[in-house]
Amino acid sequence: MSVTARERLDGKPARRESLLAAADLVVQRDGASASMASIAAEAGITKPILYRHFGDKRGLYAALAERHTDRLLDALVEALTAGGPPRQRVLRTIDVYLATIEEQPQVYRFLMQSDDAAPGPVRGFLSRLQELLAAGIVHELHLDDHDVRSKVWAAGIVGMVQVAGDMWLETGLMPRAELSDQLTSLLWGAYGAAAQ
Amino acid sequence: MSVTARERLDGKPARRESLLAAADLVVQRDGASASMASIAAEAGITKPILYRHFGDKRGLYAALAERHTDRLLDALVEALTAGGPPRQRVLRTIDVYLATIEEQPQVYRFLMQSDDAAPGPVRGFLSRLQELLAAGIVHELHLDDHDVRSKVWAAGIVGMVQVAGDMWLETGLMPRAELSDQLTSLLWGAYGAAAQ
DNA sequence: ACGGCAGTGTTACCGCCGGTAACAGTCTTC
DNA sequence: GAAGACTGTTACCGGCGGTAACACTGCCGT
Repeated sequence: MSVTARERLDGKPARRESLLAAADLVVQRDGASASMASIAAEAGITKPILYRHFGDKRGLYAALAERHTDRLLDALVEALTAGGPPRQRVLRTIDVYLATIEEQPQVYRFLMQSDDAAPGPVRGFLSRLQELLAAGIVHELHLDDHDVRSKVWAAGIVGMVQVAGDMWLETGLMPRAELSDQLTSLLWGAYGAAAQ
Repeated sequence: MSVTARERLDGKPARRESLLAAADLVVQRDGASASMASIAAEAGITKPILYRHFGDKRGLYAALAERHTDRLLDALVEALTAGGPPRQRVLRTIDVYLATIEEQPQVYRFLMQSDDAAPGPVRGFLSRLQELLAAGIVHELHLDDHDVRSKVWAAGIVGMVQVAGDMWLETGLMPRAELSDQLTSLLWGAYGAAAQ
């Protein structure tokens, strides 16, 4: 059992990384509908090798998504847990998110699209973000672990920022800083206050 | 020019309706990955007829989505514009949305998935909902037509309810009425208040 | 009565995709 | 030097979206 199924499936890490790099390139060029053959060609190999490394297309896309997801989640956690009053921390975190999707919109769209492409251990970006945020809220507000509010709030906040970010990417209505501010205000009840 | 391209593309309305009904059936059975051939088989015809009526797969899916979207948007507008204080109207609207996705989760998933499948005149469900809500906000709060807040708020609110609804559908954490209430509270600043 | 002709339907095909079987070279190991 | 693991290839499969080309049917003007 020294050679696990996982090791056999993954192959040497360096190789795997180079394949993922090629896949990344093609996905950013052709969008999320990039074909396995084109990815293999970009990597200078042929399809069966790709399949030996990642099992199937979902496996490859999941591995690809995991890299970016990890990076983005790390950045968000850092922004959220750094110092300052709550509202400032939330504002900063939203801004980090928006800055990321602004810099790499293709990557971001790919993450969203392949969100439900991984039914197994590696779940989608949104789900992971929700869980992380829910745990953070429980910790920060000293809620009970089973308080449903943490999950509702996490989902609501994630959705709010995500869809607003989508709209912003497409329309470019305003500077990023302003959107961050608006969203933070909205979360702090700006709509309710305006509507009474 | 008496026979427009649109009329030729659509064919007789009754026929079109029966095809859409068959497509609806198959999509609800096989999910959004239903093939054109299986839809044609369900309708008792063959593929080329389907293509003559809807152009391509995106056209068919867009037509299918439009029906459900229209119905749901009507229900939401009605809930939002009926009487009562603002917070009660928002609560009621969120509840109508959640009730709909609870009753027909497959339809709802289909709408979300095929949201960006229609680049032309018929846009996605989320976009239409955002626009509708933005217009409603402008009207209700007497904002300027170009006040960006209406769009940010609309996108944020739509995203908040959508993603939270997603999470709720998958986990079934709580009764619908409670989720509606929690989301309304969140929109009225519950998180900000709890975090100070 | 009959030749066009529009509409409705079919069969049979194309190219592309995800995925795989089967085979070929190479490098280590006993 | 043979056995076997590893790395790579070619050539295929079934299914998909989409289309060309052909058949049938009923109507219409002459």
